[in-house]
Amino acid sequence: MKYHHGNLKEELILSACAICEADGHDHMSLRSIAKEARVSQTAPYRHFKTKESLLAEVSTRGFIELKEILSNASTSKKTLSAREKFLEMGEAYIEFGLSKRNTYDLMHSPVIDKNQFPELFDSAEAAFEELAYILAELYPGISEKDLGLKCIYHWALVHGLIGLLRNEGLYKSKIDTKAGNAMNLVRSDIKSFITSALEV
Amino acid sequence: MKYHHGNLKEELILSACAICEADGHDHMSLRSIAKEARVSQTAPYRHFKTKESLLAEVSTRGFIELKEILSNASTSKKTLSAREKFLEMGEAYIEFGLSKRNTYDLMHSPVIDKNQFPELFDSAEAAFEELAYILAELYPGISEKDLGLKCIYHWALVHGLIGLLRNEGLYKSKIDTKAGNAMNLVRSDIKSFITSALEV
DNA sequence: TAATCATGTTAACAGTGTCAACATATAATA
DNA sequence: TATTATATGTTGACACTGTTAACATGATTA
Repeated sequence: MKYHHGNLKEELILSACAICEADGHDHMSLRSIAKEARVSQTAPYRHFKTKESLLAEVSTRGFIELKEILSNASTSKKTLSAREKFLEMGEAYIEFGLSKRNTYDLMHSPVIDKNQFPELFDSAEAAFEELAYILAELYPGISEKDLGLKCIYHWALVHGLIGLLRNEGLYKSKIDTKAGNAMNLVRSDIKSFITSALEV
Repeated sequence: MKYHHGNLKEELILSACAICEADGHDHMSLRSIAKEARVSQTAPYRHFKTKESLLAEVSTRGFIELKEILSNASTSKKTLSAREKFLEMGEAYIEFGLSKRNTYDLMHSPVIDKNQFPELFDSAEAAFEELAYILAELYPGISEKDLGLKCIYHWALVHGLIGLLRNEGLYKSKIDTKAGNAMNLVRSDIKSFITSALEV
């Protein structure tokens, strides 16, 4: 058993990512991931100044993964029209938010002061720009101002929709029963839901 | 100094509401609010089974307040058209999400299992229904199914917009500079932003 | 070889949610 | 009214948390 681990930082991050996604970031303790790496309780402090900075790293990786997912969704199938690419991207975004639920939470959680972690800031921005690229393609010649407005509009819509779909149980009974289970309708055909936003 | 407090439960709740809004729900400790009420550390356990159940109460009150705000926005001025009432309501919702920031967070936080607290469930649903009422008035004769879809659409939009506006700093630089500070544009005229969603 | 520095450990502090056992005030009952 | 039950408090303790200080070890460099 050697004294130095060799790859501790990366192992801690991966462990943190796994626990955050499995149990939620508020159930992740530094001590537990230290134990998981068979290392003393304070060893993580040689690599992360605070718990928050480790969470920032986890969050950053989440945004990097999200950016890649969005990028792939709009570039993998080259025969698609701009409109179809946009829909693929929206669907991919929502799929990410629903499947990587707890990580998505962390990424939007106020526990991390994003201005304090430039990498996190940049990774989030990079993901946001993927949307801008496809919208610019979809609306050729659009002004910068209108592009910005459209970005916000569509981003808000999918981001908000994830929040609602995740809290499905919360809004299910009255409204949803009355409305013929509208939430399930949306979920089963996300593209047509997003499509309606294009008419704006 | 009497042994029994007399109004401890209510005082704990109010204290919890204040701390949750001031510092965020993850910085609220049972012990600190007990101390604030000049009562022993375990006294809250005579009124709340767990910390989570106290947070559920705080969240419930948030939804009740939100419902009242939405209700007032659409009924206080009787001369308004349905469309104008809808816009008032949207603006009021966003105002709530931005000013009661931390409480709004708690209300949408996954730390509370909403299915476990029926009051919370009901209060959230009641707020949601305010939106349904005004949309039903705005689109007379609309089918239940389409009403449900419209509810989800508009709710998702404002909910998502709050998330983006709150993380303003996060998306500001690149996109927002390029786009002539689109985020500020939206913020300064929320009604016209929401209005565009009515065209759908 | 000697010194420096990154990376690990141990011990300790103050804080947390929660439980069990005990104390007292109020309400219900005989 | 006297007594008992119940609601509501307290004390003490447990296991856990993030974090710091002081120390140990191994690798890198002068």
